[in-house]
Amino acid sequence: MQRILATEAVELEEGCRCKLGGWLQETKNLGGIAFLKIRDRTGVFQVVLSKEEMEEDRFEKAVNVPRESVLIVEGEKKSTDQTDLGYELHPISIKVETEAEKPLPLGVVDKVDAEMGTRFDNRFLDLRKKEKLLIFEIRKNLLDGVRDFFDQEGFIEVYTPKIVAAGAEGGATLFNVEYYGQEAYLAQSPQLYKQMLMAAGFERVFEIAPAYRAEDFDTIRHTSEFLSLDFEMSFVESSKDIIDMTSYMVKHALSYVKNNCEEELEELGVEINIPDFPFKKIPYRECINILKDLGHEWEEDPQIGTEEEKILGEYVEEEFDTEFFFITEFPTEVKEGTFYAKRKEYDPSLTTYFDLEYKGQELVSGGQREHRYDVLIHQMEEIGLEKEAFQNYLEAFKYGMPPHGGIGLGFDRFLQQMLGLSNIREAILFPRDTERLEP
RNA sequence: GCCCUGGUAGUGUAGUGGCCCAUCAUGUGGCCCUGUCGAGGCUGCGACGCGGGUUCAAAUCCCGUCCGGGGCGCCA
Repeated sequence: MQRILATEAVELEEGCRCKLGGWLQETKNLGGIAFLKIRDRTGVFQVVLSKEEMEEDRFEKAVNVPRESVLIVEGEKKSTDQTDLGYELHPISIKVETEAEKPLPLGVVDKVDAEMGTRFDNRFLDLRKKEKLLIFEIRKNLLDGVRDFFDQEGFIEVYTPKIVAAGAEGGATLFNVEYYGQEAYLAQSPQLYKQMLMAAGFERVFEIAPAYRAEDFDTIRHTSEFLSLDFEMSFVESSKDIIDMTSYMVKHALSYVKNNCEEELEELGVEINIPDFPFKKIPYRECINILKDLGHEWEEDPQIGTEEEKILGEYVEEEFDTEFFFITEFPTEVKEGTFYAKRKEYDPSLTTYFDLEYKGQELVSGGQREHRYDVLIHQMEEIGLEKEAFQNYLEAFKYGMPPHGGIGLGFDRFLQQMLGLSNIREAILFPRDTERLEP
């Protein structure tokens, strides 16, 4: 007989014989009668053990199986209004597939919470909790929503190397890799490759792949390995084209999740607000002025840091009733390391670069790239970058490069903000940070 | 890298120099209980991160170290 899921058994007729399997969540032993609560991916079903219906030694054996053991139960389905799923199983056979050791390093349905360290040390057990599964079901849908959007817009999905010879952005630290005796790094961004694909004439590409940053981050919004969502598009007239595309993408992805995950969102108690198009845009220098008007003070030069982001996020939410806004026209000096950023024609002290803020936190960074070879070289020289390290990349600008631009979005952070998760690690199965390399 | 905070049974905690061979809950073992779903009742088990130091006396104070959590820088 084929094993079916807890929710599938709901559809079966009364008295029907069926086979279900799962993890023994808990046993309620009342003496003459006992109940096994068994959990699978879809829900928790109940098996009734009664001394009236079975021999004492079988009863004792079943009742003494440790929590979280895997059981396969064959039995008759009987309707009852005393369980959530509306039925229970009267067993004909109970097979203990694997017995769980005692004690559990982490209780799956314990009445006491565990700390994050304990939970992530025993992540496979932690993930047995229903709400954890929900997060990753929603994550899957968010990915689907993004891909659905890019499909409609004629983007092709690409995958660029994660073992690379040079870094993309100044500042971010690289992980070293020994590559057949050569010095190599884990990619911190697909940036340079996306641009080369613009030179290749692909015109619209997107990539969803891990990125690695060896920074000494220890915050609730950083991990050393994260999923980066990037797109790049050619023949843009200005950064507005990229801002619009980003806005549509975010809006589409959120709507997709909202429409496809109603139950999951409700179980998690999350409501997704779909932003109106166009998103609010505030130039960087205006942000500074707004902060000043709000009475914010800086010890040194005015800049937008974590605290400022939060204040601006609250301000925009109150004034314009939206969780999203772009900070546009990043000053050239702020984007100093981003040598490939295109500057405003009318004011070279400003770039075409922008950030998208979601609930007071940076989600996206992007802009129009400088596509003219000589200007790009000039901008590299300004910050003292060695051209030699980027020779391969620079070649792509010599033989016909269209005007182009794109963005990078922190996918895990997107999910974190969307669901209001307290820590980005909750949005990742096995997060990597400055201390954690296992599991 | 800097700052703050913490490390006590499997898990989560109480305990600020002697009332502590350490509290409570959860878990776990045993017994009782025929409709539980935070079941209930009785009873047992189980811990001071590591290394130094101060003191008559250290879970408690000091130093070092390792490991968590949070903030900042930075960033997605």
